[in-house]
Amino acid sequence: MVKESVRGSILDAAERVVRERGASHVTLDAVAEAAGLSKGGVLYHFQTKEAMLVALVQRMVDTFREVYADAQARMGDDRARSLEAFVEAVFGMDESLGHASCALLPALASNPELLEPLRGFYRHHFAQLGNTPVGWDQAAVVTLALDGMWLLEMLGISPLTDKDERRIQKLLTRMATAPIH
Amino acid sequence: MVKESVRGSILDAAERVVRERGASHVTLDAVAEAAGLSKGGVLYHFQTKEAMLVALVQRMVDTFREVYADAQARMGDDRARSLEAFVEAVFGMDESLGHASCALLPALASNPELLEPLRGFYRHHFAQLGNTPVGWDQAAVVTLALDGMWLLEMLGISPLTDKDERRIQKLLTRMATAPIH
DNA sequence: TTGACTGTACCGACTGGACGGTTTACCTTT
DNA sequence: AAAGGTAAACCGTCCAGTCGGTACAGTCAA
Repeated sequence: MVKESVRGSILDAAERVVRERGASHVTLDAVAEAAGLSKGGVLYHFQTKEAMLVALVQRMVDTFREVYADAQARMGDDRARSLEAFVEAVFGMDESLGHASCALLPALASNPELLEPLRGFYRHHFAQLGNTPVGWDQAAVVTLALDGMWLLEMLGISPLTDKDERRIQKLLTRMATAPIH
Repeated sequence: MVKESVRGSILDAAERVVRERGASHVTLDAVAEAAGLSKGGVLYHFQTKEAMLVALVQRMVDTFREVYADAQARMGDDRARSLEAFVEAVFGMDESLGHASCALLPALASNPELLEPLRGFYRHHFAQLGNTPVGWDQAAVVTLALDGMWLLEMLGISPLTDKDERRIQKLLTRMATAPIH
């Protein structure tokens, strides 16, 4: 049936384990059980545990890239509005990002090098911040605020309510659109 | 002689291990070796490994609280300038915070509940954001941007140079002082 | 002052369990 | 029957925590 989504469903299971039991419980056995497989089954699809974690991080980055690209398309692919699109993308992912991003935790715990795809993304993103109509500094602050929100949520230490987030989104969108002066 | 700084030096050693070898290498043996003790010696001062990690997180939070309090004092303990003090405190810790904050990583890896002291800090901080002269939204954005910067650095995925950070500090200080409009 | 006793600090061998990875055997489909 | 996929037993390693022991400083009664 859904044939080659076995890998995907294993990754889903891994995310579930992180969320429900913490990064340190992401063992092959636990993931296998959550995926309705045996450890052997999981290792058939990913040669090593590390390969699984790599795929998890990569999928997260890819997913966000897609959402971001969609948002940019909705803005008419106007380069000047790409920061605006970035804001919309982050808030758009919200839950799914919050869920997906826990992918980082086991990777971080076992080997920080696995975050390389993410590092690449940020390098690229920050390098383009000068092309916005709001100046590099302001664009950087907008980006960092989004990251802060996202990371606090990921670490489970965010005290923000949904209403708080909506207020913040409004201000960030404004800051992504025009210089504040 | 140096009395009760043995515990402190063990925590220092733990931080060194995180920075130099990664969160997953923070084992009792590794910490003991870095501290010039045996595992038994470490466990004499901290009954369990978890207790050690708790102390590590607690010390980080306490240290930041102090730096923050100092900055506030320099602003004449003016409540209206506490956000400004917050900005200064974060940039002031910079390296030492960057170092200290890696305390979070092993805690996060082994048991997210250990981040409770940090959660408490944020709850309190965000609850006071209304008292600034710049409005809750703007104060929240400033705080989140600082968090973003700090967390990206902690995770080792920050692409920011020192010069970048100084530019950002300037803007954040401005945003912490007066409404942007 | 000396010997018995106590508390503090630390060491290092050991244990028991968890976990990553291997191997092998067992199904299904085709 | 061959290939794709899954299960389960097993192995070796790593690691937190235990435990018996050592060294040494202080206390105090005889």
